[in-house]
Amino acid sequence: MSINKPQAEFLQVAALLRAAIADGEFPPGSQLPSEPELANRFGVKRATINRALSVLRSEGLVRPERGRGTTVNEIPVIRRDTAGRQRRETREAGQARGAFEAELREKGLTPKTVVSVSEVPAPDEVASLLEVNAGDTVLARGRVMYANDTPVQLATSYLPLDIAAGTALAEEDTGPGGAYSRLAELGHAPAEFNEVVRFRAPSESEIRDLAMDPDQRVASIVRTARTAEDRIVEVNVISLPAHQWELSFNWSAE
Amino acid sequence: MSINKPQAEFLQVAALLRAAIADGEFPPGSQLPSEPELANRFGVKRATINRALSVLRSEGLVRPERGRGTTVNEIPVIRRDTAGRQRRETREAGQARGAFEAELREKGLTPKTVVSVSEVPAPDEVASLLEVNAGDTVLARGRVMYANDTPVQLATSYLPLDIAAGTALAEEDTGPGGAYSRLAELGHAPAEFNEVVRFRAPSESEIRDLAMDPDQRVASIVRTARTAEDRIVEVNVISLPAHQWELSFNWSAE
DNA sequence: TCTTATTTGTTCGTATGTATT
DNA sequence: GAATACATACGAACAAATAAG
Repeated sequence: MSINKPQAEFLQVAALLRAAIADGEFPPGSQLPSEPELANRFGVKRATINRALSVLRSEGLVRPERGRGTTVNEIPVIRRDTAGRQRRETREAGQARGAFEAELREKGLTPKTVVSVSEVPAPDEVASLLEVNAGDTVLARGRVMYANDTPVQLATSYLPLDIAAGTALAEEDTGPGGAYSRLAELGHAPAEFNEVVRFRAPSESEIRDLAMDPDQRVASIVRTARTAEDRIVEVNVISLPAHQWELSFNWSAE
Repeated sequence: MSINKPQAEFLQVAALLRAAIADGEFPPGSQLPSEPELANRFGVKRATINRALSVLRSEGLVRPERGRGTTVNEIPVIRRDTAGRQRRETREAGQARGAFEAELREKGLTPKTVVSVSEVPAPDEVASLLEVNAGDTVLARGRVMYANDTPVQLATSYLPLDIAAGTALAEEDTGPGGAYSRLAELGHAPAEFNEVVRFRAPSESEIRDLAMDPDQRVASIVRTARTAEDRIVEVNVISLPAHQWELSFNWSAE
């Protein structure tokens, strides 16, 4: 386990620690030795250990906390099935928000969702997709989703007021089948969906609400639901800590 | 432009530089001032500038090079349309590998693809998907794709030898419509596709072949093509520098 | 070709701050 | 309050790659 020169020491230490965690020397939930101890073990300065740990932290592998020590993370990777979740039978089988909860229970995690509904000025990108003026008021259905009390997903669904105001869509509980079933009843059934996934640094609010580190990354998904008449009736902006999700897509050759 | 306490200095400097680049003070392709100059401008030590630049580098925004200085990157975000690219009309309209080249030309970039075909032992994950024994020989069709001579994508398509050996699939040029048209002619037409996307640190070979930095991230895509008889006849492993791509997916409510 | 200056990458040693125990 | 642990910053030094002469 000696330190060679060709690669930077902090990268070699990061690799050794990553291997030690994978080998089970430091199982999920356990504490790593303190930085001074690790510095002694690898024969480097504490600053180098600190930098190596920041590499593992950015990968979501460990969670260092001031005064407490460094813990090996436990949350496994959660799979998100993209195209399956909007099918009517899927929505109705699992009650509302069934897709997310099923994904978590599949991994042995306990899901929790907190919903908040409000009217807000439309963000620029949302306004142009919904074809309203920038800053016009729209309905925002925000959700924060947790796995074992760890926040793992933020989602905000934006709907135009001329469709949603005064309907069940403005209630916290949209009822059986969820928002898409209500849209259908109102004569705006979504027919086509699109999702665009981008990968970027977390915003201030994402760092706070998802308990993320600035050098971790979020997968940002913008989903649009379009009617047969080609009107976008919903824009859903979703943020996921990228290291704890995998995204699955299915389609047929037609 | 003053430095407050609540956030770390290197994060504040990173934010200021990010804003300066967005404002056009440092346009794409231009050089940033040297680290000592920036240290003077912001009133911090060079080590702090170096760390701030490493933040921007991990986001793919700048490219510091020893001895040369720090350049603002030019490659824009490339969109990848997931479900559209396997449709027969799409494949045949653009010749083989049309999807990738169309994506790049749309952004004003010049595409280039280098293909290599060989027989290799199947990696574990590939072997289990193709239902061959671990280490069994399979056909590997590797591709490295470039935009303006910058590598932007690695892809390796694995095919079982009992299907592909001695056919056009083992040639560098698979002919009109590409590999999926050949599979169809051989009686193994793909009917269903699945892609799983994960975000992770780059491997050593990805750092080398994609000219990536260790603290950047790759989007790793594993695509499987399945026949109507439910046999997986191709596994395609794709690596993208995550910061320069966006993934788009379309589907209908059916 | 060789030398020198410039520029970024990394490490060391030290010090201080902040949160937790 | 004291001890422990991680976060950050400073100042210095050297290495490695490049550019200029």
